[in-house]
Amino acid sequence: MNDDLSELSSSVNQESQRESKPAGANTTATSLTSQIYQRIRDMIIHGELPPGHKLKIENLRKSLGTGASPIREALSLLTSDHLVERIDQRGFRVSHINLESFRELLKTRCWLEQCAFRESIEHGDDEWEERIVIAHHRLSRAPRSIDDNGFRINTEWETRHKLFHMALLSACGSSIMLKFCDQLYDQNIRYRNTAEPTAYPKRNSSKEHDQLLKLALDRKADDAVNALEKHYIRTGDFLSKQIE
Amino acid sequence: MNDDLSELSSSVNQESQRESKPAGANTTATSLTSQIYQRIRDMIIHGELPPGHKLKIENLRKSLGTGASPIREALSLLTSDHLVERIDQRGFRVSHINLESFRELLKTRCWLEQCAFRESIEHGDDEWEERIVIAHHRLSRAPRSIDDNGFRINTEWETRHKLFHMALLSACGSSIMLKFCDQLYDQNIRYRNTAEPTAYPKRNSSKEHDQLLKLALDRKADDAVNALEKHYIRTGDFLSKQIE
DNA sequence: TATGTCAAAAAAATCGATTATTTTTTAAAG
DNA sequence: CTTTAAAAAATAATCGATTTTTTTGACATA
Repeated sequence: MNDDLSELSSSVNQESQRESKPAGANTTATSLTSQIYQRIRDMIIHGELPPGHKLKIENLRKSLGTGASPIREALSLLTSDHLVERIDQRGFRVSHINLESFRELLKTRCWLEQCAFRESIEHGDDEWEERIVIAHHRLSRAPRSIDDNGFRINTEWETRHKLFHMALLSACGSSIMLKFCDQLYDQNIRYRNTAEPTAYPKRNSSKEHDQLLKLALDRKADDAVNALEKHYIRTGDFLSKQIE
Repeated sequence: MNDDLSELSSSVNQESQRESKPAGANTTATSLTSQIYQRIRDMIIHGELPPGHKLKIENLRKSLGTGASPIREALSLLTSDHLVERIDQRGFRVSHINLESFRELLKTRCWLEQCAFRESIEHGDDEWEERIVIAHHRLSRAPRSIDDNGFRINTEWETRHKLFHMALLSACGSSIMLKFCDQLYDQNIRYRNTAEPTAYPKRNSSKEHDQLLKLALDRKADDAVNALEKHYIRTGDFLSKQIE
């Protein structure tokens, strides 16, 4: 019963002390709240805190070694990302997931990203082209799994994959839109990590990435947008099966 | 210097006591945090708290008669709606506005609402048709101004106007999308209320609403979506001039 | 005038304890 | 047995005070 973050050894406090040591470097002074926010966020996205998990203030307080206020604040902040649900008078829990809302998420992502991608292709300048080229290159250099036998996702690949996709959209001309896409991307990752983190499609997604880059550079908006949709539908179908 | 919510007479605490009196009715038990959230939210949207205004915990504490925790929590929650900005170690303030981000907002709204409207028109069922008919009717019955001479916006009209627009989108099949549109709508209202709350276009927007309804019912997706865009661009141009 | 330093004041962040609400348990009644 | 009621335990929400960090302003230096 006394689980929660019990798996974590180090308290946030210790970390903050460690961070404030190297006086010279401009260590971005972060509040306790922000550290906790980041920490819980990662754990939810990586599936360490499963959907529906009750986030009890008292447990968190103990495992993180802090007072209640920064925890409540961090959880309130996490609400924005739809990673945490808050119900008046009965606290916080990790957002639930289900097949239907996954489908909805996928659909919405397609709509928004198609729109943003098209805008980017139509308005993107030289800088944008260079951004997507370099993002693609970096992605291509990271192995997808850190384990050659079984599948164990490489965090670095995850990061670069997201950066590549966001780069494709980055010239859409609306930071609001980008923020939405970013949010939806992270929610999607959570589904992926929650479902079945070991089994993974052998499908060669890098081919698809190559194609996306090419179509974007050639300014073939319609084709590019279609390719993007297919890219998502395919991974989506795979995940749908996993979820239920 | 000691401004903030000083204009408000009643403390939130008193209100909560009043609410908990009528034992029988299922008075939705709201936490202090939620009440404060709602209150500050309204004040920001209605332009009573101007963009950029510093939200000092101590001042809010005094004017609302509560402790610091629920206030910080409410402000953290408001962050989700992009109505409040939070900077580590230096507190909260009402989000800034400027012409550029207004344009961005308008553009993004058009994208999302056009998409959602089209989906609604293509997939909406009988229930949806009835929803938009009734929402339109209600809107048509509310006067836009409560003052016949000068212009003073009628809150009821505001509410119904939003309900009508959201109803048009309500069959799009994605609650995420609806949430985004809702958020963007409120942000837009804030611009409207901030800019120049008295002067207002004599343009007869009710004609445009009639047309939107008709096109939606006739399932003329392309025309409807175009009409919606024009509807927004027009009000947008007007506001742009006001803002700067 | 511009720039830098330091101490005082203000404000933000956090803590530990208290209060209110919900959930669980226990026990009595049907 | 199941349902209901009251008591106990657990948890959420809130408060008031303390600690940290940032901001301000007076004074000194170039």
